[in-house]
Amino acid sequence: MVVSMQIAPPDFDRMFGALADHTRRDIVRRAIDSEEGVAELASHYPMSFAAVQKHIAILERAGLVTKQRIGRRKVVRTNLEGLRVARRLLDQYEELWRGRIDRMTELVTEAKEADR
Amino acid sequence: MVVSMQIAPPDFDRMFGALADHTRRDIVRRAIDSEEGVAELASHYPMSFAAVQKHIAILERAGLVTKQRIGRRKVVRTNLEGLRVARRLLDQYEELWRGRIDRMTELVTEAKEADR
DNA sequence: CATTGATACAACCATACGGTTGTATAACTT
DNA sequence: AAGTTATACAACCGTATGGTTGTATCAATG
Repeated sequence: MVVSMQIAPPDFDRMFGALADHTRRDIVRRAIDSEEGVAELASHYPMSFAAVQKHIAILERAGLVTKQRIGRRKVVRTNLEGLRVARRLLDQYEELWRGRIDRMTELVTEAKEADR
Repeated sequence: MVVSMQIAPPDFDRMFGALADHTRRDIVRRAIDSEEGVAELASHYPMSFAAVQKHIAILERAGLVTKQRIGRRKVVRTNLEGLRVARRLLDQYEELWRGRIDRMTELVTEAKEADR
């Protein structure tokens, strides 16, 4: 029996890699407000069932969707938390940028003050 | 001479693909508050100059960094707007999620017999 | 203008990726 | 228990990717 459950650290290579494909992004978008199984999802795309299944597996490994068995289907749902993890990294970069501006401003201010 | 300048529509495949590599993400992070040339950037990574140069070219094509010639160097700078474009897509997904919740609430509130 | 320094680019190699078809497993239906 | 439906997985194929080395361009300097 499982005693401790480790939360995997975010794998950004997998996350962004999973998002770097139009079909997979569309699956993420659809799975936000649908409760479709793998075959139903597959019906939307001009490729084989197996291909879509692989895309879903990639999204699942990236933590962007989850699958839940319901009867003989497996319903695919977008994992909001996964999306947030990816977004937060981009937020952090923008935050770093803001910090850079602040530091530049600070330098200018210090220079001005030192100049009096 | 160029008369009209088209802004390229965001290529999310390229954007997320570019972000799906640890070295490239690190270059983006560094280039936020450094003014390093290609060779200087390359010195931080355990790979050849040419390899880093290719990474930077990929980031540039994805719109995530820009290069500016300064003397004999080319200074690499992170393109904030590129980061924002990527982030906005993730924001949109989260927005869709919010809409889903709203719609669910609406259904419950209006006590409709909808089945989908 | 020849040399040095910084960047670019081409050719090549191994592995990963996106697609295919075919076969196997799991769960309902009769 | 047999048949049907939904999903999973393996093997294969062509192309893209991430790395290498080598050569070419371009700008500053003696």
